Amino acid sequence: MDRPEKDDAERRAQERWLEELLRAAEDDRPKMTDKQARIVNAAIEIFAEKGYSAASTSEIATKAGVAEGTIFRHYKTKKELLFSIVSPLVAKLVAPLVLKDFFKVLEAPYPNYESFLRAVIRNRSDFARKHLPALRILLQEIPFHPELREPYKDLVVEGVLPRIRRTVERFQAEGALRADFPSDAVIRLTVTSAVGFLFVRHILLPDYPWDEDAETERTIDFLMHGLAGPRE
Amino acid sequence: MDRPEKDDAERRAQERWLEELLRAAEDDRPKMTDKQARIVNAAIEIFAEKGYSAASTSEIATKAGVAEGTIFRHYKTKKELLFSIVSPLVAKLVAPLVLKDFFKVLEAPYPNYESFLRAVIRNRSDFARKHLPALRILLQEIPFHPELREPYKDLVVEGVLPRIRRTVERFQAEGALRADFPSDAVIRLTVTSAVGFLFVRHILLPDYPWDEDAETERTIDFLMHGLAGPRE
Amino acid sequence: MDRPEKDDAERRAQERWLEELLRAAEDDRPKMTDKQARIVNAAIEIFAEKGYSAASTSEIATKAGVAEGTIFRHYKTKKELLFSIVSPLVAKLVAPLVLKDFFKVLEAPYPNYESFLRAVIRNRSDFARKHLPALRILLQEIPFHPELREPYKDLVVEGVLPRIRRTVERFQAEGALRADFPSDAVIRLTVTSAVGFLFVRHILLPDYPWDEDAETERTIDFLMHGLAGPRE
Amino acid sequence: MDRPEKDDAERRAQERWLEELLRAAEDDRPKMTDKQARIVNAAIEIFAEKGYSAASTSEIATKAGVAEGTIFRHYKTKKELLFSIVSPLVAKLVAPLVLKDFFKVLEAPYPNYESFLRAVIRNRSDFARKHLPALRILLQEIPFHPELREPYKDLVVEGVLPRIRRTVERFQAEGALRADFPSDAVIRLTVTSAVGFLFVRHILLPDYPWDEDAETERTIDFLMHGLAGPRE
DNA sequence: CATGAATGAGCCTTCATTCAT
DNA sequence: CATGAATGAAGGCTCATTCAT
Repeated sequence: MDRPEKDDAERRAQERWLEELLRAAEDDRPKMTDKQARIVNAAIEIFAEKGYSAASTSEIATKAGVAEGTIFRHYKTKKELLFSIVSPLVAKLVAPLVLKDFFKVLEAPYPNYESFLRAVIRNRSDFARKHLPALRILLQEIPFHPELREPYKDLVVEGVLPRIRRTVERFQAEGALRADFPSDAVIRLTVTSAVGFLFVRHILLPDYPWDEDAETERTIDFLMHGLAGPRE
Repeated sequence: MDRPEKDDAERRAQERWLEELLRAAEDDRPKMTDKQARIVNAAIEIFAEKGYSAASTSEIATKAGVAEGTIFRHYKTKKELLFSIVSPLVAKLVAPLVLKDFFKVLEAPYPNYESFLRAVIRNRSDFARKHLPALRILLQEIPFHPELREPYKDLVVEGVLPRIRRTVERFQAEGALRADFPSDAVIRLTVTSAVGFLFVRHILLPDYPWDEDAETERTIDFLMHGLAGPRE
Repeated sequence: MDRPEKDDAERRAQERWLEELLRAAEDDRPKMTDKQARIVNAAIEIFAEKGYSAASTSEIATKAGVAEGTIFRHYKTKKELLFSIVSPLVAKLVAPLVLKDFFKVLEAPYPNYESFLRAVIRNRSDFARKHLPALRILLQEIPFHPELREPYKDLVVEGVLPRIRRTVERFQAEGALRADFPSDAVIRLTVTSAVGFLFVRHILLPDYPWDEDAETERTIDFLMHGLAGPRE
Repeated sequence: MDRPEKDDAERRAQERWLEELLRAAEDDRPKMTDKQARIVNAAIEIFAEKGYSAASTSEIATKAGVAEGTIFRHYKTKKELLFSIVSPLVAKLVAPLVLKDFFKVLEAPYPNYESFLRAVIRNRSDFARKHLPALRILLQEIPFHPELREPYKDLVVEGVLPRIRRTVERFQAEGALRADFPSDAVIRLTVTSAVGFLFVRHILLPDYPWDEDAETERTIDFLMHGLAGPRE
């Protein structure tokens, strides 16, 4: 892992720029009244704790300190309340993938798959920390609500994936990534390792005494060695 | 990764022995009446499709072609029905970890972390294929039913983990695994990669045209390179 | 309460004869198989404990150590099981009242309302002791099952009551009972005191350390003084 | 039972005062919405008619003209609905017994067990008339719901009974009540006669053409003669 | 806007009863 | 005769949703 100091500086700049970019793609909640905010927070807590189906609007109302009717003044149905929590999250998760500039960093002059990973993992970790309970809900409910996936499916399959595939293949051609794996396998292993880290870090064992930076670096190092090119 | 032919033969023998061992740890369902089997199957289907809470016993009864009361003759509550599907699965998942012989393979003369991984991944993949729908349910419901985790928690944390940790550290000392990672990180990366593969393969994209053996080998190869020692 | 010795002897003979008469009116249970008997006993216990409606045939079957179906082989319905316990009891309770000889004792030459009371109270107390749990059930269920009362209503109102009324009026005319009360009031007070005693003795406070004979005598003494004639 | 006119006047005054006292101990139902009142009335009717266990909430709802859910908005469970009817009644029945002033009347200068009885019987008769259906339910259900008795048991056994016993014994010592009966027997006979009267009057034969005042007087007269002292 | 009483469909569960073995 | 699995109607209760205030 020897890299000249100068490049390092540039890399770091690039990483910062990408993280900025990702952060910018997330706009904050639209304005809500105080009551509405309390409803949403109560809903997040209770959906996360017992699951959407097992949560009752009356319990949410009680925890939010509002009347049951008030919930339905803001959200036509219980499902709409769920979606108001979870859809913007899906949107934000997908958002960076459709940004014009997102993959530009990968087209920069040096081999920087690593920088890219670092930026993405850090940003998603911040993201997870910030939206943890809602992410849990998303994770739980996405299998049961195709409406949450549907709008993004084509976008990802036809828009994002091919672009990633092409980028990976360029790295492989350049010798930065091993060429004996199909690009899909490289993507799978990358995503699995990164998401796996985030899942273990934030969902499975959030209370383990993580040294976050070190663990992030290890994950990247592991990935880079596992995928190091060329190997014929 | 050049290995002499002779060792290879022995490795394969060892792998087959371990797979055998794992398979043996799974005993089959106890005998049920025809009706009971139909109830369980219907329940698996519907729990998997809409989640435990959102599934109704009347729907299960209809799909099973029995009267609703019949369900409750066999299972005192809806929850007991869920557990009858899911607890044996948890048991079977944990079973190999407590087998005396399970880690013995790792104490054999040559560096065989790889063989161990291959045996385990293959076996778990077979397992996933066989119990797919029930595994989906398990995955969905385990966060909401501490009763499912509780009996195994101490066993894993105090019994299994230390043993794995020790084994990994021995590999590190022998130079078979990189020594610059804490053993916990090695374990995390291994498990994440393996489980991540199985999750993508069976749950996330079961319909992708997988070349299972090739992909298993790639996952192992990726892992072994990512974790190759020493690097002290 | 001074009475000549000779009369006393005769009174006692009379009382014994009446008690004999009353006892004879009670024939024992018809023959049952062992299982049937166990069912009936279990039913008595459970009906008494939780009431007919709240008792379940499955609980009865369990307690009786038979299959649920077995109950319905002997009794077409749950209600029939109840009635098999309770109707013969009503019949036995009413039986003495329709005996030709029952009131004959009252037509004997001396004032012997008292002897009559003593015989009846003693006999009913024995009866209560013997059939206590079933009596509890009867008491609880009779308001909800007109079928239990119906067959005896006319008999009592038209057959028994007038006869008692006539007898009481004869005692009043003879000066043995006070004449300033209508006969119905005398009957009410008599029955109330006697039944009240039996109720308190056996149902309300069965565990109080009763001196049964003394208390019986007190009840009779109280009644005789309260109703002593003439006073008009 | 000749008593001077003057004393009579005072006695009547005293009786009226006691009746007033008893009536005061009964506070009225707390305010309810119209719907709630209809639910309670329907419940009283149906519980009385078929017993608590055999009554169904859906039937109650129909008779009350409300949705079934409405019942459970006001009463968490069916049992709570029963208790809302029956517990205040038990409380009111016991209330006079714990009034400081209740037994004071018995300590007045003349022999007035009789006045006391008259006041109590009249008051309880009014009470019975007013709460008849609920009393029927109470009578039916009290054996099956220890929770109804429990709170009052110690109060009565340790607080009320000894006081009554002492009073009765004073009357016996003074020659107003017969001294050849244990005080417990005097109490039992008194209570049995009074309660027996009320039971026959209101529950068993409510449709008999009662001359209530006359019958009350007869009961008292009967009691006073049956218990007249001293008989050493 | 907010409320919360009211709704009634639907849930899990119990139960008396039937019937093939 | 006895069994006990199976039934399905009915029970108590919960819940998302509506609407008059």
